[in-house]
Amino acid sequence: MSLVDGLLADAEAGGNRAAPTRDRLIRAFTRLVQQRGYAAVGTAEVLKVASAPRGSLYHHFPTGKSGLAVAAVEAMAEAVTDSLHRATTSRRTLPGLLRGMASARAAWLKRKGWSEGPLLTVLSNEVVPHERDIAEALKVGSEAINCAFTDLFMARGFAPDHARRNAHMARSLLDGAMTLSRAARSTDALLEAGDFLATRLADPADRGA
Amino acid sequence: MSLVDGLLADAEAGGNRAAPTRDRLIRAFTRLVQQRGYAAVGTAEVLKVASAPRGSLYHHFPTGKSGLAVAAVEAMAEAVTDSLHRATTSRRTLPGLLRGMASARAAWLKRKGWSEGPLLTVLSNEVVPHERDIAEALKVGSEAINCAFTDLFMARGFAPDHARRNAHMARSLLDGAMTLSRAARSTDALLEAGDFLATRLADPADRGA
DNA sequence: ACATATCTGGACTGATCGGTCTATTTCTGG
DNA sequence: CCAGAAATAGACCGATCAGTCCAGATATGT
Repeated sequence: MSLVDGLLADAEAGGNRAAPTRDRLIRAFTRLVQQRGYAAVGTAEVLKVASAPRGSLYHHFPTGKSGLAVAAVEAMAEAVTDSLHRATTSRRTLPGLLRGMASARAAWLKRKGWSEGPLLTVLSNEVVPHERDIAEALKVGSEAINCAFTDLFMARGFAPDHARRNAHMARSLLDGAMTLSRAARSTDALLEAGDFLATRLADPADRGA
Repeated sequence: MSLVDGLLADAEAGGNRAAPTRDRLIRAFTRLVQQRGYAAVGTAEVLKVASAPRGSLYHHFPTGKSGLAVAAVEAMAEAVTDSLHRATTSRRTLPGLLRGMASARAAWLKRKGWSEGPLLTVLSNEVVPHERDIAEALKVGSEAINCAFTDLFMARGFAPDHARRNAHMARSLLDGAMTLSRAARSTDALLEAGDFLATRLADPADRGA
């Protein structure tokens, strides 16, 4: 189960020599930023982890670090929406899916020793006004994920308005619970959130418009 | 209304010359970190905003930047718990309080042009494993806020277990909604969260153990 | 085989980083 | 009024930052 963040960030960035340089750079950057944040990650370290020379970075991403960030955000947003679409077309029930998302995130955090957060969340909390490109990529990516989440609720019988609202609540709750889980270094917040989502937000008796 | 983050971060760090240097440093640091994140804020800029010389920083905070971060987290946690205690002893209803928190945060974000996030959230998303002091301060501060939030629910008639769970959900939801609001540069997520909290989480008919 | 475009490799640069150090000024108790 | 502590002031340091530049290697089309 890899709902969200796992996909890209989990591939061993350094080891996957077969992947093209551009992808290795995105993977390495994603993982490092998830661990330490945008500003704290130096290009030298990304290069080292990705086993790429400096020239390659500025060849594939002429705008440098910020261009790499934009590409990473786009790749992550696509991975997340793909995963949500797969969930939508699956046979699993909504409560089961939501609980699964929460526990998958909890397992992921624990496995990483609480040292990584979700890329979009991490970047959203340190994006500066003058980094327009990254801010815009975050906005677009975040909206795409919101839509995919809303589709999931609608496919499970929720009326459009209600689906959108509940999807936003689910996103906010999962996201906030991850931050709190990281701070507390405990999966409690996430597991409670999963429980809440499954029993209170996805309640089949409450789908009305 | 200054529930959370506002208190310290709102005082004009540069202008408040009467405040002692140590406080000016904490205020300037808090505001800058909320805007750009820990790693992106240089000591030189903090010094400039606080109108303090370099020597003063290392006099008041011998461990430097990280010591300043610890002090800022502690100050913020105290401001937040104080505010929650005041809410607890007020006469306002729980739904009213929760909706007020959400809309106060929304107004704050909007006023800042979506350029600042909550200190603890920002730091939680970029704290590194080897910055133990900051991670520990975040853990302690976050737990204190959780307790204050739980007290609020208990004082409004919720059974302890239920109060704790709902308090955690409220925290997660508010926190996540702030991050999403920042990414989307829209108060929608927060206002919807306020609505949800008031009508679904604080429902007086649902206080049971 | 050759010419052209794509990509890799890495030395180099000016700016800025957090932190150290010492001199001076300001506060405070006797 | 003075001695010692507390706080301020800023020059200075090695390390590291993102980004530039170009030479060389590799792939591609003909």
